[in-house]
Amino acid sequence: MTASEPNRPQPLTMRDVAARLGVSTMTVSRAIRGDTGIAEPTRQRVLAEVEALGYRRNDLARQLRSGESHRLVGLIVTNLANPFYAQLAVGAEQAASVHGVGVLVSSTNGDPERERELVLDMAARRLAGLIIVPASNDHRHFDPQVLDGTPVVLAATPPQGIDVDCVLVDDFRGTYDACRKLIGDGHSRVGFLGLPASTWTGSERYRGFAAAMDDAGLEIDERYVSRHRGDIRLAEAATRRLLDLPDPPTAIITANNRNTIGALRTLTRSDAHVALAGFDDIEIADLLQLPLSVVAYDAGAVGREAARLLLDQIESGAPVPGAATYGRQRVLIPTHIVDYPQADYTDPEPDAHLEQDEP
Amino acid sequence: MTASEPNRPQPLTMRDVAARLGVSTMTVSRAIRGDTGIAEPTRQRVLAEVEALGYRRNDLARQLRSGESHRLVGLIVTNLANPFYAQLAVGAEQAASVHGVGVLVSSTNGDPERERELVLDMAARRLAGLIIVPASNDHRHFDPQVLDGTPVVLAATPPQGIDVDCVLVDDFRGTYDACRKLIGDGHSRVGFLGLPASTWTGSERYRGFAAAMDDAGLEIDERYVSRHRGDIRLAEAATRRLLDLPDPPTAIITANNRNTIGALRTLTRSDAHVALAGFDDIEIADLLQLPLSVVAYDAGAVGREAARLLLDQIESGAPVPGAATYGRQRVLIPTHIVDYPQADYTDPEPDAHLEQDEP
DNA sequence: CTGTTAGCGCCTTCAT
DNA sequence: ATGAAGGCGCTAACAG
Repeated sequence: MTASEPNRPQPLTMRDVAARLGVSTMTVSRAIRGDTGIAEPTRQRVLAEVEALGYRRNDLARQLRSGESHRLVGLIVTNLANPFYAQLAVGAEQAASVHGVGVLVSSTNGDPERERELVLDMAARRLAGLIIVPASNDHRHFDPQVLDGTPVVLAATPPQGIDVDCVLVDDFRGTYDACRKLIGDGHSRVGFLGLPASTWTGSERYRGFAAAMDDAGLEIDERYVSRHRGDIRLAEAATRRLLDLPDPPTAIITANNRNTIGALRTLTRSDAHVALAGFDDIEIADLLQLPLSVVAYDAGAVGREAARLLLDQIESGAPVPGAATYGRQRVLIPTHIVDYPQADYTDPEPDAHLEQDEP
Repeated sequence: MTASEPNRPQPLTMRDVAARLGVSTMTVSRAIRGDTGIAEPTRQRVLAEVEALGYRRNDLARQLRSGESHRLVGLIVTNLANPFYAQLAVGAEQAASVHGVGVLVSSTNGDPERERELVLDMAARRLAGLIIVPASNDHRHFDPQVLDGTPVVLAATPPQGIDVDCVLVDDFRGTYDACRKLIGDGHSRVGFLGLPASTWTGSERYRGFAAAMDDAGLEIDERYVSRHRGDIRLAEAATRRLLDLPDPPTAIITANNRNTIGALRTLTRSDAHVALAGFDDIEIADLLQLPLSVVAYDAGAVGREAARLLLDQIESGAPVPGAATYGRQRVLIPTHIVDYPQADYTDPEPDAHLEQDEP
């Protein structure tokens, strides 16, 4: 017995409550669970005492005994600070909270090794399931069979080599429509700031771009195409290189919001007149100096649908692939083009802004 | 009796592992925990078998027996889709993950009732601690004494009526400096789009504004001051009303990023020449049509520091107020003004960004 | 070094 | 309608 231990307030147990009422712990348990087979007056007495004492049932013990898993799912994304993932997380959290399920969020910073650790750790914690936006195209470590049967749903990328549900954005259609729009506006020299071809979004979004060019009978100039991980700095530099070509493109399509911002940085600083269309909406796109078209979609819905698929599995007893295979689900979130024409501002003399410091 | 049911992959237990090696569960337990007092060859044998079987320890049972809390902390914010909270969450998550602690994130949408439910639920789940950005100024339901001793750290708002640590942003200094800057630029008719006076940030940010005006010998025109919850639409309308005054302000200060965006929407659509300074940085402020000054600070640091304070308490045995009162900690995150002079990018001059941490 | 005993807090089962 | 016994999976505390 260490005497100098600061009094860590002993969580009350059912025994404490039961003792104070002179009943058994079972009576308390039944009252709290709302179980049948307990007299109403008794239940009231118990609940009153629980309230008075501020007692709360220990979920750990309950779940251990009743064999339930945690009412907790994991969400693994590359970077929660990216608005897309933040919205996805909000959607997942809302859908889960309706079922009393919490969401444990972790960012991998795109590191597959960290992703692997996180997945294993979450499985060891006996989470009820995982929603994963994969950082790489190696999905073997997501296989529920190696995760004690922990159900898994992928988002933004379809499973490769494993058999799980997923929620996808209509990547192909998004860039296809964006490119069609630019072509419709008269552009034929269209650049593309893409993502690594090894990723699903990288290849699909490129495919949409290429298909639209092809359907319009236009050639893709390979000098206009660059691929790199979504990173503002890299996109700035890539855009710079496009502008420095002897015959630069007259329009650019970007494959995600990081690339869009990078392109905007370079374009805003140059006086080139290049049309821009980008995947992912941007909250204040209507306030930019340059007109912008975006491939918009409901990012929250990606999270909501993923949570829904996961909870369906969890509540139906998480049938593991190989046992009862229903065929996996695949939900597609549609995209649509939004134009921010930069038309609201009707100031005839842009220089006027510079005078604002002197009233 | 090796009942390997093909239907439901029942999670393996230590007994299964122990049985296959002909040892006791204690030996397995010691091997897994890295406990001393076990022969190295034995440990290797055990670990090899664990690996071969894909066994994972049940954390629920371990925590129940060892009395440890979850390696899990809760983070309660009003809206994770707000970039400020997203960055805060990333900071908290990074700091926690270093200690092997996960973060359970929940949004309240500013609803105090939901906040209350969430807090009680998280305490019942026996989380190791809570980081809370309060939705209201009623903090009674955060008192660790009514949460079974669950440690609590507040962020962005100091505790009221309870005795817990907190991490604050230098709200007063931020708006003070912003206002000084506008005054230094020659403005004397300064408007203020504030937050409800009942909130800490609402009153402090107003106080900074008022102090700067006062120090400069300027009067505050009450017609120029509005207060409402941070909401883009409300801020748009409030800005409209300011512009419609017979003698509108020549500069406006906004109290958070929602208000800043609302003001920008209205200002961008008007041809009024009103200077704008706003609390919270905005990622693409350099790409806007209008010049903007912001009160910037390291939002990630708010989360990191909050996690640090919380983990300190958790690992030191969470002394609860009333027992051993050390005096609570209060960490202040500094602010600094960043000017986005509206893209005249012929002369990039990045000295304002010196304090920003960027990979 | 390894095994035995006991019990964390709760809930399932069966008795009364 | 209530209570007594037992165990979920794991690990302190003590054997040997």
